[in-house]
Amino acid sequence: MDLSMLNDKQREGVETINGPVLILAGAGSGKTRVLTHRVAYLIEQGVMPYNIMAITFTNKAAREMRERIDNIVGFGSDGVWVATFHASCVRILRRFCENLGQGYTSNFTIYDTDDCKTLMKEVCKYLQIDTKQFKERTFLNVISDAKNKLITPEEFTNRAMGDFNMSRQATVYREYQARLRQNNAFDFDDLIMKTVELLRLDGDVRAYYNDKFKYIMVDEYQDTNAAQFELVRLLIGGQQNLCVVGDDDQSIYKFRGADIYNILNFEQHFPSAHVIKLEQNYRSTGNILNAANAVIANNEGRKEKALWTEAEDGDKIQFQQFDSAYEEASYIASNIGSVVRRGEADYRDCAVLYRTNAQSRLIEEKMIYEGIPYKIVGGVNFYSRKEIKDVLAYLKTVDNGNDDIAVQRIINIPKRGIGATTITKVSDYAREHGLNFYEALLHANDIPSIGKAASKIKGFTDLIEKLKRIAVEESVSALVEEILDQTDYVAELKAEGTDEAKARIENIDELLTKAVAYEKDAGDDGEEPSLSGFLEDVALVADIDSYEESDNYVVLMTLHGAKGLEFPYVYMAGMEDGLFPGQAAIFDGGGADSELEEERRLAYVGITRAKQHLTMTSARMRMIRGETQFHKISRFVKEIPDELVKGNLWEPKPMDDYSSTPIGEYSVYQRPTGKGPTIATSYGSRNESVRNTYSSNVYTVGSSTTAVANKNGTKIEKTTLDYGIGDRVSHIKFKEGTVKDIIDEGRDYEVTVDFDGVGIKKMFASFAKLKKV
DNA sequence: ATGCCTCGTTTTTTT
DNA sequence: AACGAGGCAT
Repeated sequence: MDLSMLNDKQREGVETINGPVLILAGAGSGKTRVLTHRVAYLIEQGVMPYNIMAITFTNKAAREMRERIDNIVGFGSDGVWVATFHASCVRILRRFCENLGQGYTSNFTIYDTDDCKTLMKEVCKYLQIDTKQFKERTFLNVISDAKNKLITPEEFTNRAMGDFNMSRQATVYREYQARLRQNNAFDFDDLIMKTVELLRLDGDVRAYYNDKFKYIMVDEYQDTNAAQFELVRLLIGGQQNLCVVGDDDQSIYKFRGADIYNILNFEQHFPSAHVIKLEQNYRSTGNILNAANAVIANNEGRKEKALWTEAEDGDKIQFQQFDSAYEEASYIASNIGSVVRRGEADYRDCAVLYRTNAQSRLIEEKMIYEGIPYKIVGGVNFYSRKEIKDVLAYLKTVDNGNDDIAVQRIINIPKRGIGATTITKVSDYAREHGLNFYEALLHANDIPSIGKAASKIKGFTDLIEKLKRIAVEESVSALVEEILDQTDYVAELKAEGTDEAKARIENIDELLTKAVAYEKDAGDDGEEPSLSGFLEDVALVADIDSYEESDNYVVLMTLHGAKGLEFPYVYMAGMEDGLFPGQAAIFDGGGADSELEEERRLAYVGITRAKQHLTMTSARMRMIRGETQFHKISRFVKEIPDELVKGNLWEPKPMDDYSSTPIGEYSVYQRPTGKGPTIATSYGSRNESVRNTYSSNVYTVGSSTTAVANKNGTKIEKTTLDYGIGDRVSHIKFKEGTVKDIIDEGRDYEVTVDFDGVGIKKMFASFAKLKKV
């Protein structure tokens, strides 16, 4: 096999196939390349493809890895087990979960976060826990944490001895787990924990997989948690042909239980481990790489390494601070527009990265305004939308009648006149008679005092029974269509006629498309498509999985979402102390393994996504959760050496000098109470007058005004526009034109302008900055 | 049982 | 700002 395109270290990673190997792969150092070549090399060395396992973090990564292996090997890579942790566990559990001896059957359901919350609500109600005092979310976090550390309800109970609070949590954990089992359901964390339990419990199953997986590779190892570590340890068995690849500087999932010590202490776990460092970066220009190195150097808890590149310095990092998040978004959109217009790049070459999903809104608005094709990755997961969950709940009910959560979700969708009272009666009956909820529904006639609700329930169960018959004979997509038909779901939405209803119909169509695609894919893989299979696919998708780099659009996503990707042009928006790093991280302080260090790693991930051009932006003022906040430039920007940056970082920053009160070391500025001063100043090159009247919450730039509701919710008077219909105005981008119409939108004016040689444009006065000429 | 309205809350990030 | 939960009226 030709390994000449690899550097020495990469080749070492490929050729060191026996025993434990830790590859510390810096950003852009070609780790995927090493992994894929390693698989190909193993096959070439005579290892059977089905003896090889590669575990990735996302489905997208798995898909890519398989494709790339295919490209190198040509054929035969089908047998290689490439999957995410969760998908691997599902596969194992589908086959062997009955061996757990806990009543699970192979058609189990996977609960997403919403389902878990619903279940937890029931648990709290049953245990008479006041959810105002003790939040469901808190319990779920505690349980998730325990599961990630492989702490069972029993052990949790033991550890809680004497501690009142922990004892309560233990009770909740026990009840929650019991109900999951009754519902034949696993939550995300269970998938890992129960697989570990299975492998520990059943020596035959363990031996089977030990024999099967002679070589295991784990990608993104820095993001594994204790349970995942144990899973890998059990799977590899005594042979220890384990190769893990990761970068401690890119560990950004601590909040999800990732244990950075898995990678930091790998050599303790496997004393014979062979450690290989990949430090040559092939992705970014010198300036970008040096910026990344400078930022991450501020972290204490890390393995020292020095990324280097043979690439040219390239452009400096562009930094720009704006008065408001609106201007920031405008700049990014118009900058991308001009880069593409100049022919320097395609839309697909650009990515806008931000800390929080909420930031995508404004940027999206400006993308639309500039006519730039874009796609938002992340945010509300497709499969957690109401309409999708409704349809899926029908499917789950048909597939696994034990799933009480699913049954209860749809029992009154569409409205069948079955309310809370009836549901409670049925639940009680089910509990008393040791039935699950659906079985109790089938006995509705025997339930006392249920009255005329019984006939309504019969209507529902008849429908489900009918659907079950259809499920046996027909395909998944046909079943979905039947459900939609029988429930008038789409018909009702059509009748609504709102934009929202239209979007919901589109989502349902999308679900149908996915069902058809599933049937086709399963067929291609030589598997029998099944309802359980479809539901499993659906439960384990991440939003990033839908991202397709071949389509020509700008991507908008969180910094977390961007891990593992690269773009010629990267825009990091919202570089502000208080947003990135977030307030919690700032208050947490610093030091090894602090939240601040995790945020810094996130910054490192963001910077190292950029191949040629990196632009960072920040806003002095931004609305967060309905509140106006004033932020300083992010410390992460300031950690980049001056000589690597160009922009307005060191120009006067009048907004920072306002008579505002810093809270301790914290950088969000609190507005002074009472009458604040009105400050007029000019800055930068634009020489616009900026007035900021704190007392009235009105922020003014030039002639236009964005009125912000004050604390009492009353609207604030807008400044009047200095132009009217028929006036000639000028616009920064479209030059001169004539005002055709002005509509008072309440908060703002929508102005229609016929621009000379451009045509009619509608725009909001506060954004357009029209000047009378 | 259903629908409307007010109140309160908000993990930043997601397999 | 936006959404959900819970209360209250129909």
